[in-house]
Amino acid sequence: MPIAVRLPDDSVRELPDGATGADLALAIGPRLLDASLAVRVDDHLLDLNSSLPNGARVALVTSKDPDSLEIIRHSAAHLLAQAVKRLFPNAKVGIGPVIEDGFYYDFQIEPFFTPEDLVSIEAEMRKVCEEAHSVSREVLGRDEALARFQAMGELLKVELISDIPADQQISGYRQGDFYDLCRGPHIPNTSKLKAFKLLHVAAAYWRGDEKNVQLCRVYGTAFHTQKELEEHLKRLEEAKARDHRKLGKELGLFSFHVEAPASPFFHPKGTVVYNQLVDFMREHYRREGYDEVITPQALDVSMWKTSGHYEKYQENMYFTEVEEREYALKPMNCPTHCLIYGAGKHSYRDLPIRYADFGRLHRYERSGVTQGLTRVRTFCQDDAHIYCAPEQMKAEMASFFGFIKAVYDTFGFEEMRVALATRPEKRLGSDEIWDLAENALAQGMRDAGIEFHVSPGDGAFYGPKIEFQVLDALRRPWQLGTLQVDYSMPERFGLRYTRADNTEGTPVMLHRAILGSLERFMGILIEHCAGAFPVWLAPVQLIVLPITDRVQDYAATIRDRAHALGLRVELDLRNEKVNAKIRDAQLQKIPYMLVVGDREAAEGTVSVRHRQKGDLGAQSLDAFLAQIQQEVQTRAR
RNA sequence: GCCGCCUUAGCUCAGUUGGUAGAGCACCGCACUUGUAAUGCGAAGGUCGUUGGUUCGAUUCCGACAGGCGGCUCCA
Repeated sequence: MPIAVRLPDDSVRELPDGATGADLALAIGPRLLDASLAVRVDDHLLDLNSSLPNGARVALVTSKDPDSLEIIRHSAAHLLAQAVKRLFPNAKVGIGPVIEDGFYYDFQIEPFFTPEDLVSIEAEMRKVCEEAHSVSREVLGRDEALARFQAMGELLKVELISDIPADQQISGYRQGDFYDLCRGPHIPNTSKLKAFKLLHVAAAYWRGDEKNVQLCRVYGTAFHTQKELEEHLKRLEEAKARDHRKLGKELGLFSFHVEAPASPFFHPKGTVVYNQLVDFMREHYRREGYDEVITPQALDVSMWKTSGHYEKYQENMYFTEVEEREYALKPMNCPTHCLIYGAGKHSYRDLPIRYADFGRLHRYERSGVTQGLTRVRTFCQDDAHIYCAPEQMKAEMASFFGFIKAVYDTFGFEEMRVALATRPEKRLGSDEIWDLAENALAQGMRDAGIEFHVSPGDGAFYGPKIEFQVLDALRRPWQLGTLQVDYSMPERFGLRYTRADNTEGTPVMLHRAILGSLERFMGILIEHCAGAFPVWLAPVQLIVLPITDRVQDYAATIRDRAHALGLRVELDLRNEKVNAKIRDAQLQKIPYMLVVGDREAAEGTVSVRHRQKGDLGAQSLDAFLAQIQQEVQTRAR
């Protein structure tokens, strides 16, 4: 009985019973067979050698298919494991999944692999490819699978098998001397892998639990062609060149010191950027109806007990004792805002009340987790708390969505990903309250037409969060903003407002930030723009480069006029050639260089050079100043 | 916190059978007066992260600690 399958172009093809994807490919043409990596049957990806069910919709998966990259990466992970087992027979295999941009495989081995080991493992991988092993799948019974991996001594795999749900099929893959537990699908032959590279080795806890043993994780990546692989490696280099820690040093923005680990010291230039960001947010706050407040740094632990931080957040807090009284440095501003709210009596007419705070926060982060500006122990959020009546929440959320979009647009973060982070294990408040809060956020997003995914268990201890993620210039995702609903803290602080009918109500509290932390945002922004800040943020916006001593006075006049307009301007009077001055200004990523010599001094002009556009020719000083001022005022990108 | 790696001049880095160190750039001085990404010459600059140990002798070998990097876990 022949079978019939439907191809993507809607044509129907008859094949003998039991025909596989490979048979189909061959029937269409030998070149297609050669190009095929797997087969898609009714939305499921299967091995090329799987037999096709009658009546199915079938598509051959070649390198053009977006899912094919995942298949070759997964197969590359198996290839890695095979090479490791050959060179290090004692190594036990863990898991080897595909991740963004590549794959990894975990091995239980002592000592861990060295970078030199990686070189020999990669060489062995190439050998396995050349040996052109066919890759075959077999379905295993549960007991059979357990016995087989037990016999192989692969106890981690045994543990995994035990946890596979009873209704799920268990399968194994063989390629030459290597056998692995795997769902698949895989490429049909190891010779199909052409472009891969092992990148680095690191430790990882077995099954992600820090109570478990640490395995040696080998990271690698694979592509269809060597060219794509090389492009990817180039992107990694590019990312390295943009590293904010490197640029921060080169551009004189900030430094770190052993005296205060994981705590940035902002130098004058970094402070300019930092303060510009604060000013920018303040400007928005005035328009959006926020009031700024200033609150203390060290507060009695009794307040942290009221807020719940003492109970749920203690391990991240700094404590100090003075006159037998215990204080904690604030890790968050919210409780202090509750004290301000509670200092007066509020009518429904006063709500919403929006308190913004650029207060310094301290959070004790475990020593291995800090990183540059993106994870520090002291930082400042563009933090605000909105106290409103329950019926005002929807409007507050809607206006916040508009606010956050406007801010991200300014920086060129045009793509936003949104997640709803739901109740964590460590939390305050009843399940009813959490239901209410989670539903409020979800509904608010639906009303605003915002698409989101759910991130279970990632909420704050006092309430669920909406997390706003942006993609930077290299399309790397970063979490920046957040919006959180909190029914607990107003209750714990006994906050009230008087309703129109003269009854007392408890306000809802919204915690929200847009940039996240200024430190972290600055790090991300540096990498986003590769250190070339937009003019409004640039620590030095223009530099005057006199060619000879004869025009020093003219150059100084230009500097003074720019200065009088509030521009951040420098004058390079060093005894250097103009080429050297330009080079240094370029390296400092100063947006505008004004080259002036005898000609410009005589005509009252400036020769403008832009850091990206190059030499723009001579123009009148007035025209140039008007243009740069315009750029600053509009916060042009 | 855990695993691995790293720490030499302001910066970027050299430095092997263990004998107290070198380059480029920057800084300082002198000359040059310069037209869109590095002018030349000279001088100066280091208890080799800290601290124990081994050794006649440690930047080098071993340990502890600190800081950093790559990850894991956690997270703004």
